[in-house]
This record gives sequence, C-alpha cells and structure tokens, in this order.
Amino acid sequence: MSQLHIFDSHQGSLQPFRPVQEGHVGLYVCGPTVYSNVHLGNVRTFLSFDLVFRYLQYQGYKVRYVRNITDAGHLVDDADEGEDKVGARAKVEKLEPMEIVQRYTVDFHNVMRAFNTLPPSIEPTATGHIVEQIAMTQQLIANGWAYEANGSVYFDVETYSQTHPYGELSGRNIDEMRSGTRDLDGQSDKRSPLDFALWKKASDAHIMRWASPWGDGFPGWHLECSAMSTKYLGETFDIHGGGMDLKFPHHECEIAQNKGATGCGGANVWMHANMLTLNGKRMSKSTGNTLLPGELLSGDSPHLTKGYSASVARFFIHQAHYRSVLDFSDEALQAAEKGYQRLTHALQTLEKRVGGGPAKGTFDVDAWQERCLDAMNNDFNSPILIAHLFDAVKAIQADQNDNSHLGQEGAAALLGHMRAWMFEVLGLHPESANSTGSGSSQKALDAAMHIVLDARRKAREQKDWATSDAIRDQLAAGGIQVKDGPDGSTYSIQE
RNA sequence: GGUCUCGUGGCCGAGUGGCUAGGCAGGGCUCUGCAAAAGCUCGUACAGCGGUUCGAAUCCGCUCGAGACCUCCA
Repeated sequence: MSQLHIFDSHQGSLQPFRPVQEGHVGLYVCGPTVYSNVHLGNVRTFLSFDLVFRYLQYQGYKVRYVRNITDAGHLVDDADEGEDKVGARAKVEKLEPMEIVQRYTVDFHNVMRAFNTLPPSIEPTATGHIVEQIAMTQQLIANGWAYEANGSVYFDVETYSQTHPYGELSGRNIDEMRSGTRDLDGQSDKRSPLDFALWKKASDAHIMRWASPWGDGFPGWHLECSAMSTKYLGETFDIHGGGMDLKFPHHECEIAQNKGATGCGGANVWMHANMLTLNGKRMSKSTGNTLLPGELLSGDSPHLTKGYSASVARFFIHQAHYRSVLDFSDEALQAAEKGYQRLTHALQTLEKRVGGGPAKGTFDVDAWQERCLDAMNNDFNSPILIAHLFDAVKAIQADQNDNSHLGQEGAAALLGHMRAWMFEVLGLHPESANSTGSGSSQKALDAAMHIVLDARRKAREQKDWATSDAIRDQLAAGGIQVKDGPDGSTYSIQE
C-alpha cells in the first residue's frame, strides 16, 4: 500500500507524512472570526480539513483536531488605530460583543452541522486564552523578540529577521517587504512598519479589554493561534491548516511567534486550502457576487435556480482538489447533483443485491480499493477517489446483468468499502441521496404514493393507457416524476 | 508595482514527459404500450509563440489572460 504524502506549503512540495508520535496526529486549523455569518469560502476550507480529519481517522490515526474560534483581536485593518472586528460589529448592531460572538458562533456551528462536518476535538476561543497569550507575549519580550510601547506590545520583525527567515512560509523576503512599505503617518508606536501587534492598548472607547502587565488592552490576532496550538498540541505538532488567504501575514506571524517563544516552528506540515469563486469571480459582498451556505441549501439566491442538499454540495466540493481554486455555479452544481444521485443509486442497488454468482467475481475489489487508497494518500486527492467510485458504479451495474462481475464475496467487500468512502471519508449523508423530505412527512408521502402507483399498475395491466398516462401526467404536473422499471414503478420529486 | 499560483474538450474538474481520468451535457443504441427513468456506447482537449527531447499538454523561455496575498492609491 502506498504511504500518505501531503503537500507542505512551507517546503512547497509533497512530503511523506510522519507523525511526531506514531499513531497520533495533532491537527490545528484556523477557525472563523465570528463577527458575521460564515460564507461559502469558509465552508470550503472547513470541509477540506474535515476530509483530512476523516481520512486520518479512517487510516487508524488517533487525531486531536483543534479548531479555534476567533472572538477578539482580529482587526478591521492593520492601521495603528485598527478596530477589533467583533467590537466594531457590536457597535453597529448595538449589542454586547459577546452577543455578537454568541450569535455567529451558533450560526457557524449550525452550518457546520448542516454540512455534516465532524466537530473538532477542541474548539478553543481567543477570549478564553488571554492568560496564555499574555504569557507568550512576556516570553517573547524576555527573549528579546518583542518590545512594549505606550501600552502596546509589538513583535520586532527587524531583529527577528536577522537570525530567522521571516517570510519563509509565504516566500517573501524582508528587504522587498521593507522597500514596499511606507511610514505610517509618523504616529505609530511601531519601530518598523513590518512589526505586528502582540498586545494592543485599548482606547477608552474600546469595549473589549482585559488587564495585562501593560495596562488594559486586547491580544493581537496572530497570537491566539500560536498560544492555543502550543497549549493543546505542543511546541511541535503535525499539521497546521487554514485558508490560502491566511498564509500571509497570519501564518507567517504565527511561525515567528512560535519560534521566538519556544524555539520551535509549531507545525511540521502546513496545508492551505484554496479559494472559492462564484461564476468565475471572487466572492465579494460589495458586488453582490456572494453566496451564503443557507442560500445554497434553500436556493434563495439570484445565482441559483434551486437549492442543493448539503451532500450534493460536499460531493461537488470534493470533486475538486482542495489546493485548486473551485468555481461555484448553478450549472456545475446541477451536474454534481446528477452524478451524486447516480452514485447513491448504485450503492442502493448494491445493498439490494440478492446474492448469487460465484464466490469471487471478475472485478478485482482489492485492487480497486488499493487505487482508492493511493488516490487519498496522494495529498488527499478526493477527485480521483470519486472517479474510482464511478468505476465501481459501472461494475455494480454490470453485475446486475451478470452476477459473476462482483460475485458474492466481492459484492460484500465492495459494499463495505463504498459505504466507508462515501459516508466515513467523504462525509456524505446516507439519507440525503434523493434530497426529498425527511422523517414523518416522507413516510406519509411514500404511503400515499404507494396507493397511487398501485392504481396505475392495475390500469397498465388492463392496458388502460389513458388512465395510467393521466396519473403519470398529473403527478408530473405536481412535481413528482414516475419512473417505470422492470420491478415496478418508483417516483422522485422534481426540484 | 512585488511575491506566488493557474490557464485542459460545450460546462465542471483530475493527471502527466510516450499508455482511456471522472462527472454533467450532446450523438448512437438497448429496454419500454408511449414517454420518462435506467443501462450500454461514442467523442481525442490541454491559452499562444519559441526552445530542450527520439517524443511535451506535461520541462525551459517569452507573450497574452485569470486569480490570491502584499503594496500603492483613495
């Protein structure tokens, strides 16, 4: 079997994955800043790492997955008088900052649940780790990598870069960055425009504030991830992930903080999920080129002709590799939905297979499974995995006509593998294959449809085509499509 | 302006120095009372121009185009 390789964006190449501690994986992913609803781009990132989390577990690793909630410190801009995003939103909405945090944290969790992501092992908040952040800041001052100025503390990039490669992750070099920067109107407490805040003094108007050795203030955005990843995963851990847009400055600063405070760079492997575009363009609130998760599910958007189930969305997202830019469009989603339905129908066919055939079939399930593993071991290549799943679909269908394709053992083995790949690894929902209603209403509809289809069957047996076609047409007008098969008729709801 | 990434058939989207990606759509066929559904099957793409090579869509250079981050501007 092949070994898992991961593309490390720090080294810029595919690397064999070797966990620090055999059998265990420490995974840290930068979570959302909870000052507004999560958008679909965020969802894509978290789905990508959900896949990583799921596959590592499928491989038998015991994974500690830490994904933070940023509820303080993320500034609206990087100017010296930058405003905290949560605090700014609290003013606009006339709410306590923690009401903002609560509202959007709940929204985030609802969305994550809707998309069937597994909850992280630990979900720490920035405000819950002020003590750790102050301690790390003190350590950085003690080590000579930070300085206090007017109640704020800044990381000294110039000094740090003399002995450390600041810019190593994002491929920047300090001279170019320096030359590309201009002095900030002379009011800055920073020694260099490249320096970034570890702790910011809170002005009188600032509502989110904590006591510190430097007076009332709040932590800098980058610091929380360094403090919390170190606390829960150690000074050196396996994988750090996040969206591509966080590579610089956020992750660059994290590395500097980690190295400055502990001497270790934090993660061994850095993974970055790529961005999502809508109709070929970057999502942007100002141009209206945007889509919220809820809008995707409900179809309540000018960009969509209908809603799509979360499983279809997941299937669509995993049909692209996490490191590629993925373009969302109604057309592409419709294509994904049809493909996904074909896949789930094949699985149902396999579940209903009535045995028979030789013990071993001609389709080599073991070799197929190896190919699936190879795909995922190659930097979590889910598109290839899905292509292999469709190979299995063909085999399942061929087996319907000639049960020597799978054979009894092959069918059982394939069923187990298919279920694991689809539900455990890809995180698709077993029930949502047809994206029809659920629960009691679904049962009631099934019962009613059973009567209707039975009446139609009787009409057809008597060659009463007028009646059978009338039933069919009237159901179609009501949005229900009748499908006649060799074993009777089924139906599906047209959306 | 800087750094980086990318440009694949009608659409989405993998991959790669020589061997079919896959899905959707489209053509043909089978099944069927008709239709739908379902199944089978076909399609030879890799931005442009040079170069390296026995051979490149895959490596190198340039051009054009797109995107990300930073900067600039405001």
